[in-house]
Amino acid sequence: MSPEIATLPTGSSRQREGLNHQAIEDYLKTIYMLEQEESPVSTSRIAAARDVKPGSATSMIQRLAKLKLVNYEKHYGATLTEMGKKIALEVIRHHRLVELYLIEALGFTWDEVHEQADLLEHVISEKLEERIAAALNYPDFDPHGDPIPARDGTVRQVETFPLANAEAGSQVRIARVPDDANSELLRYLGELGLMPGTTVDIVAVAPFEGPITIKVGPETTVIGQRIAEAVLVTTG
Amino acid sequence: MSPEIATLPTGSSRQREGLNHQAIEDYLKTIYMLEQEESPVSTSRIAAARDVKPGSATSMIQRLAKLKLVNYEKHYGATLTEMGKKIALEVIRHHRLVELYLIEALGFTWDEVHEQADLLEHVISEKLEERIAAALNYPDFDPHGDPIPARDGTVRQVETFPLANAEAGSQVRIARVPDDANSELLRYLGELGLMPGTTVDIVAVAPFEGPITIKVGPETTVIGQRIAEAVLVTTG
DNA sequence: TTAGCGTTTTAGGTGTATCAAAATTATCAG
DNA sequence: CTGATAATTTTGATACACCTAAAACGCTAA
Repeated sequence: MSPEIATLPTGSSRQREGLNHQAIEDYLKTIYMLEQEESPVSTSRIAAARDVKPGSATSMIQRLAKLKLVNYEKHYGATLTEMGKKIALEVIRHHRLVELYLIEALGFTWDEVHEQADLLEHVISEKLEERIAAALNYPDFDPHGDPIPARDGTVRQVETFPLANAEAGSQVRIARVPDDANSELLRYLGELGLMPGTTVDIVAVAPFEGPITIKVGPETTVIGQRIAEAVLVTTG
Repeated sequence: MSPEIATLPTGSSRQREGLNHQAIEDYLKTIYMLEQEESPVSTSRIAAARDVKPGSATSMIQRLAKLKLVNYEKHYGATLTEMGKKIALEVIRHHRLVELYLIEALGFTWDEVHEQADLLEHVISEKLEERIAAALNYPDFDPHGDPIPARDGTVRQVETFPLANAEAGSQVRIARVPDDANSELLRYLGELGLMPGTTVDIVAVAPFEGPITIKVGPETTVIGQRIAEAVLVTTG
């Protein structure tokens, strides 16, 4: 009954008629994310990311394979097909546009938007997506610094590295912070002023993965390793 | 696994954790609407409204009864319990706020919003609801003239009657138009200027349920019975 | 070459739907 | 008022999507 999902040219009518493709979209999104780190993606990585048991992941992967949304080889792993990637990127686009919209238009803070966006991303029509994008003046990045995939599936990739790897004496610009982090962390980063676009001076880097001393504007702060790993920066 | 739905004081965490209570919410909303016309609500009316087979409606009603969301007597009908009504009104509140928001904030037209709102209504958190309501300055009515239930469950009822019943020579004000109508009808009404708040002079009423001649501003139009039945008005 | 571990399969549970048959209630003609 | 017939409602069997638990399988590395 659902094979049409794989044959839709635009993906535009996927959610019509109460069809519930949430699970499929969530898996595709997960696989896309995991492929960025390592491809192909194993059953257990998917299961861990989605917080389900491996058996559930296996059967969903098989379903996705039947729908031609992933390429799948037993005991090896899965990769998205073009169609699967297209849907994943559409969902991610929705997610990031919504996050930005909630902040810009509705006064949310950046630690509040992730969960709500996870729900909304599946029920945004093409038209609503367009209106939101227009209201935001067609943004390229979401509030966490994550690129918003374009309609045509292109994603602006920015060369980044963890703040933890920055060299003492250098200057870096915050590029991305984790968007699915617990709100605590994001609020903390916000207090420190560590949001995408901010320029930071690396004052000192303690050896053996010790804390890093940075200067943000006039303020000097020391941050721990875990945070320094999570925050991605670019040179300059 | 779901009985908590019946014990939540506010209903606020219903949609957390990917719990999908869409179907339940849709049935409750449907039953609420149908109860406005006639209570109790029969299986077949629910089935027809939700476009499912009577058997499906029966089993869902039984489930809702077990959850204490409806009172149910076999072969007789169903009515919402307090808890069921509360959830129904919350969903309706979401729906109508979203419809208005899509029009006011995102440039939708009133014939485009119903379907999108049907999807969004289930995934609006309390916080988002509040922000949307605030952005709209806590409105009382949606663009179709339907009252937006207050947080506490109160609904402003307006005394209305079908335009079809208006007397020739009288003056009426449009109160409500169908929000789930096909878009055609709404666009047509929009062209005629027949939107909530508009004052209309009843010029002539043809007998035997014939067409009605009305004056909207400077324009005189003749509308058919079907439309005149669907548009609700108030005196003056 | 086999032990261990990740993966797949199998069996079973819940939510939501269908269909067909059985049960119940409503209606109407005599 | 009664019984035949019609309409509605409920039940029971099935199906599919998603999940878990546990058993079976197969890859790989010591």
